[in-house]
Amino acid sequence: MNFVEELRWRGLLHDMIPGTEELLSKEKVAAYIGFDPTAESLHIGSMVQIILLMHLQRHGHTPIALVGGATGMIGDPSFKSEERKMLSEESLQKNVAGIEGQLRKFIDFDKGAELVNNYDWFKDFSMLGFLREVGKHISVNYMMAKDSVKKRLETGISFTEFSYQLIQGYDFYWLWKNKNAKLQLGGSDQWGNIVTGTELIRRIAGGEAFALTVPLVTKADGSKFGKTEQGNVWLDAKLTIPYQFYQFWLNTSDEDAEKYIKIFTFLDQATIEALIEEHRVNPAARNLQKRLGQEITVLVHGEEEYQAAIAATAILFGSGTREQLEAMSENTLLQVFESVPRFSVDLNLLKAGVNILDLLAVNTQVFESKGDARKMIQQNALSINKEKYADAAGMLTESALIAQKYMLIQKGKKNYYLINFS
RNA sequence: GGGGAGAUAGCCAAGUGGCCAACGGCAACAGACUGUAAAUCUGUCCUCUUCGGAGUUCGAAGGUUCGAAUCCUUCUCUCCCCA
Repeated sequence: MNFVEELRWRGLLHDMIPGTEELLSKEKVAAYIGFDPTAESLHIGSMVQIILLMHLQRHGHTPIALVGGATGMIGDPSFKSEERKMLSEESLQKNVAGIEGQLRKFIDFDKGAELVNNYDWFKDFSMLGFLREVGKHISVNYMMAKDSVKKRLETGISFTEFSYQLIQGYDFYWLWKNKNAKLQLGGSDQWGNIVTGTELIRRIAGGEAFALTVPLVTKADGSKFGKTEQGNVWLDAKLTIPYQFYQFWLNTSDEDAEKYIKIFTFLDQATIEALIEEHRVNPAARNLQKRLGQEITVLVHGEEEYQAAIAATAILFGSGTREQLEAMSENTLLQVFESVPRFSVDLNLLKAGVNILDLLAVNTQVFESKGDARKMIQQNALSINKEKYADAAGMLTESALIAQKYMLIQKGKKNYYLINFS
């Protein structure tokens, strides 16, 4: 099975320039994807792009990962309804460094693969030079006709953002010329920018280049993929702890799980089909979600963190009781809850007896305010140490402690917090 | 340049002097049911609260009034028609 066939059955193929498949089947190709340094870490939306490069490498082609140190200074207007805020150069540098570090975890840059930053070839490119060498080849009419900027032509777009596709187009030209990159990959929203690049390559050098895009990952219920109540799901363990990361995948709907297991894992077709079949017979077991969570958590955070995440899951969502919590050693307890958000509170506060509302809304931020806490408690949404707690006027003392120093707070069914008294 | 319509909470949207912290819908959060799912039902949903209330809202600033989302003045912005 070749690269394109692989993408096709996995549902990772959206569009290609004619000839792309032939090119990939007859030679080993260097192909690139750009990553925007909009944050210090990539999130699971970018995971699709990373996996694409990994597939590419597995099929013997050469991946080039580009971090947009230059393009990040401009801001991609594609399908955005508003002008973007410019990032400071300082945070941009931090973001570039963060993203480069993450990419190294997934792609083996020793085997001919490259990690580049377009700032390197733009930093000494003069404005006049750019206008004469690049701008002259592409007409404004051509640039305005793109779907990706159409909306913005009505509501307003700065010259800076409008020039974005030209900058990205030049990246492609530069990599084509200097790194022999004949193909650019990207999300379907990048089609317009990529094609500006192939056009530029043809007009400047009479060369031929290709494009391949992957579909946007969607959810069956129409809401945005990759978001939870807590916000984005990041690849950085400090921003989204592995337990929450695993939980995100475990919570995917049946319909989405069938789609995601093909996109986000490297399991072969027979294995995946068997898993889907099994899941359809017994959806309640959620083996599909569990396997999906396992594969991608191991890929992103490693086996150890995955084990910790399922251990925590088993305790938190299994038939855990206060007795079981009490029976755990402090070490086990800490390991299990390593990945649960935690707060530290002075033990003396508890010794003196503390009001439940104060503890959860003032001394810690489990709830936003005392009013919020009271309402939640009245709605029966609070558990302490796996036991429902319904008294909004209640006082807590040392008797509520586990292992003499911990208290496990549960807001609703899924939100856990550990308070550490010392 | 002339004429008209409009701006209400995260979004859509009702409200034209007191009964308005503002109908309804969506989204969100919680409860029940379940599989940590979907669908359904129930509750919450400006902020704080000792749950009695208190404070700040209806594009902005002034004004009228005992009382203004609602009336008047000026300003800002959006849309439509004509030129």
